[in-house]
Amino acid sequence: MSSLAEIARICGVSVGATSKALSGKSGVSEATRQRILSVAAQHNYRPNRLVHAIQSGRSMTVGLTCNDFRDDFSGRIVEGMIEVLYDANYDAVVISWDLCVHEGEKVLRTFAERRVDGLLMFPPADQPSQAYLQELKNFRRPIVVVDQTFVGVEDYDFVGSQDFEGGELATEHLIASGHRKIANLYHRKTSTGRARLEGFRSAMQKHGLVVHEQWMREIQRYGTDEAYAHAKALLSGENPPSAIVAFNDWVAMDVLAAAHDLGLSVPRDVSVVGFADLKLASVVRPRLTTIAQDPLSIGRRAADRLLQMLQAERDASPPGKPMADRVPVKLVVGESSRTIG
Amino acid sequence: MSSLAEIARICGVSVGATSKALSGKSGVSEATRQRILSVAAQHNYRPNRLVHAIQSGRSMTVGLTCNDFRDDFSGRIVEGMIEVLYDANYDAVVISWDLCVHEGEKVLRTFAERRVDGLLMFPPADQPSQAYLQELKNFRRPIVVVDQTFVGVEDYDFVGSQDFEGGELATEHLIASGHRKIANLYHRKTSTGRARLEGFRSAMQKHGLVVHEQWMREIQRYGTDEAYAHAKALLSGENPPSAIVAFNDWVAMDVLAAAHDLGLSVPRDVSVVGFADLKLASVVRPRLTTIAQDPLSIGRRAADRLLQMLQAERDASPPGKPMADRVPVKLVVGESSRTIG
DNA sequence: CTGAAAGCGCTTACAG
DNA sequence: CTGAAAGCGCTTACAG
Repeated sequence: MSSLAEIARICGVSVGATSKALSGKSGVSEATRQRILSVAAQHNYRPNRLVHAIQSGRSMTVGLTCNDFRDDFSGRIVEGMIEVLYDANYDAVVISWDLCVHEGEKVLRTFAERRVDGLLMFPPADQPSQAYLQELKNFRRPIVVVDQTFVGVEDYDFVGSQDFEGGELATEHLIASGHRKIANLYHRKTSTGRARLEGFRSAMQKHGLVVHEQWMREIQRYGTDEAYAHAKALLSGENPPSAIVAFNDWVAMDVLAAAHDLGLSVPRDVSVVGFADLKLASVVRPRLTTIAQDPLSIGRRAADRLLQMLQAERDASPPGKPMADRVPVKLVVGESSRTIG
Repeated sequence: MSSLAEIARICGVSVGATSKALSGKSGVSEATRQRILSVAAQHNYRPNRLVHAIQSGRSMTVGLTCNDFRDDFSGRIVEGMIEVLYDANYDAVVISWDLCVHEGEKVLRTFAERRVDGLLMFPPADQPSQAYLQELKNFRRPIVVVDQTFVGVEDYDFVGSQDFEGGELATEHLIASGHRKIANLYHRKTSTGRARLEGFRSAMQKHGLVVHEQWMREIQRYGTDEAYAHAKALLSGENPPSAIVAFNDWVAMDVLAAAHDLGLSVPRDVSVVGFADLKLASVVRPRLTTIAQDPLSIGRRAADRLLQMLQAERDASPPGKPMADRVPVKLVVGESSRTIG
């Protein structure tokens, strides 16, 4: 890769002049500028942005930690982020897969050493270690936590979904459809799961319905066949529920599978509501009734927020209080739920 | 962020000595080293790797262009890449979403300016522009193309799947199950789609079966409801096929949906084979019969290959010919296909 | 063992 | 208009 010095040498001028010419600054004659520009183009010159990063103290780079791209949900979030960052000339993002490498704090250290200007953080799958949280404290750059929170990051800005409201919405849809015997396959290990569960309880209480504990099934190990087993147990039990609120669309898929494998039909024998509105929700039959999240907006808002914080730093304005931004959700009625008697 | 100079000043030694102490080089007394180490730890010192990148001419960074993370397939590929890169101390990856920004060549320019050491490239969704291909030529750093190829990148190393063999495998499974009337929902806009189609034709010919053109349906606009419409037309036509080979699992899902919406049952009325073995393949009912790809291996091998090329560069060994590495696929028999009369 | 100096590739005041 | 010099944060020969 040719350097400024080479271009300067070829043109027979100083590096200073070459620098000015290429960056469009004044102080060079038009003739020299043209000569320099043409030589630079010929030699395919590309300025080294790492130098600029060192000089300005701004790497124009944002760290991004993801736990997993298991479906289109996280993908759409990242898409929204990149879009906004790109427009702000943060076109490059240093990404790292902390779940994959199981070395969260080492990853954070790497970010610090790469001098990323800020961090967009999908929480790790498990509760992070003390070392991780400590490293996070030491990071001292703007951080926006995305999608989920976890113990130890309450002091950071957050962008996610209205999980509580979504939990309510799902439940109220079923109640409004005449359901009383409503089960819940919930997940307490994530903040999203807890909020949705709260929403469920709130809606039940609001309508004077009793939450039957035998229909409340906790998914302890998400991603295993546990949800499927719970669903099967619920549906083949003595007193089966007429509807099931699922932690998310994948769990709802497990319910569909369990019903199918038991020879039951959805929504005739049981209604199901998911959460997320993944691509598969509208592709599967019956189409899922689900609480649609807006991952693109989540990603955009998270990136916007980070850029705001970076701007505030530059303006030396006092840091505002960390705020939680929860993007609205909405009910999408599919074919997996129905009105009953 | 505290600098080497600050640490040096605090310790009352030169920056040179401080540098040696922190990087574990010899030439400092043990006492001074300990003092420097402790001060650095206290002040949470992190070396600026951008400087190292400039000095060494190696940014220890790899560019990654993705078109989309629509499902777990690309996600798993990236997971495999990151894993291998991380182990080689390429722990950070500059990522860019060229589809999202619609400015492919600008993205490549950014990569050049950031001095990425190499490029892992998921091809863009559409055939790239001349400008893009030109910028790619100018890039002059190792490149590995992943998953798909496209016109203009034949000169690069490639890692993908045995798509041709997969197409054969899918078709032969159906033939072996007694099917003769086999339709194909194919996609010619991607290299993977073309190879799978070739595999289909090869298998049909090998078994002396005629390819009925009325059962050959091209998906022109992938991601729309076109595949669904094709499937519906095929299944409700005069002379419906007894089996359908789908371009991939998503298209197979569209076939399931079309069959369902027509009141048909899979596999009783029609058999379906997908391609990819996405997470959803085993979650949906009927479980998909599909050709399983190995995205984790694709990612790992692509990264391995890139690292090899970077190593070869350092060794100044002559560049080998670009090679295509196709990871084996295998048939996964689910419930969406059955043996007939 | 320790420090001063050159250099990586650039930009930006400051002289001529 | 043009060049020489300082500086960003570091490493690495080279002197003392």
